[in-house]
Amino acid sequence: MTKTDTVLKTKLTKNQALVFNVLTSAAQPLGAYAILDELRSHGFKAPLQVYRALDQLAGEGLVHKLESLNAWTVCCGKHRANPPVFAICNDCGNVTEHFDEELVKNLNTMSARSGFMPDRSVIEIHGQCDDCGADTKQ
Amino acid sequence: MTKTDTVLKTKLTKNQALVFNVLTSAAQPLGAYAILDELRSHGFKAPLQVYRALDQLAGEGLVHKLESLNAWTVCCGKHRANPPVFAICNDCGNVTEHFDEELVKNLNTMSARSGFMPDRSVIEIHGQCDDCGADTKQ
DNA sequence: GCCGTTTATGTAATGATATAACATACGAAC
DNA sequence: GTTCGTATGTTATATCATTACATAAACGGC
Repeated sequence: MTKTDTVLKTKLTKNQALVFNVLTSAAQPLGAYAILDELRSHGFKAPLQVYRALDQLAGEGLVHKLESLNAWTVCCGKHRANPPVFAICNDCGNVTEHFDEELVKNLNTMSARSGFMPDRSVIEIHGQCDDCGADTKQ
Repeated sequence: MTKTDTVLKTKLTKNQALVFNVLTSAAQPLGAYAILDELRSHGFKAPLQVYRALDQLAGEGLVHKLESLNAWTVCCGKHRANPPVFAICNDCGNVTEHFDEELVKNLNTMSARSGFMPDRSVIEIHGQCDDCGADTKQ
């Protein structure tokens, strides 16, 4: 039994598991309606079925919403309570998730300067990934 | 003649100026359709009139889109080429724009580690602003 | 000036994303 | 097995954004 199986069997409802599996199988982030289409064969008929599962999964930290793409992706599982940083390639659309402790410190320091108490951070960097950069250099 | 007037008269078209003025007068970020409603009295009838102006203004760096709110706000004008950081209060909805050189450095360092070339950064921190924090402490 | 090109604007239709409201089913606690 | 909370189903609608095409205004070359 894999770690994912354990998570699925012990914590997720049927719809949550279906949505989570679609996202896990996807090469890139998916929109809610793309997920819906994937799951029509499993009986999904309405966007709300997807949105409910996504909201719950996101609440548990298993998936993230990419706000600047209106799309959703599984969490890499490596950043614990720290805010994720996403690098989004303009060319190939690949998205990678990162985490940097220094960055978090900076955000906190900056917030403290104005008395702001951070709760949720959205950090999404658009640019060109290594692979696509190499392609254009040839 | 104020600096804003100069900008408006020398660079902006009629619709761009109307949209820019609405955003400048607003206490908080506005959605495109809220801007449209404000401008119906000036003859605006379709969302595209707003979106075209917003896209052009954003291209010139005069306004920013808040991706996690689907809303738009005027640029504070203080961050030059550096990516803006937005602090968004969950309670009062106020949004403040910041800039931190250390943060930008860290983002660049982090990007470089994976060979990623940053182009546009979306950094939006949700939390509680100083005023609202003070309110709940009383 | 006049003409052609570019840029800005107008308008209708549609696409894409997300939520409200209410009905039904299912499972655990007692 | 009844009650109650949670999950799910379903319809309708709200909200955000773009496509496609038509019209008009601005600007430069001649």
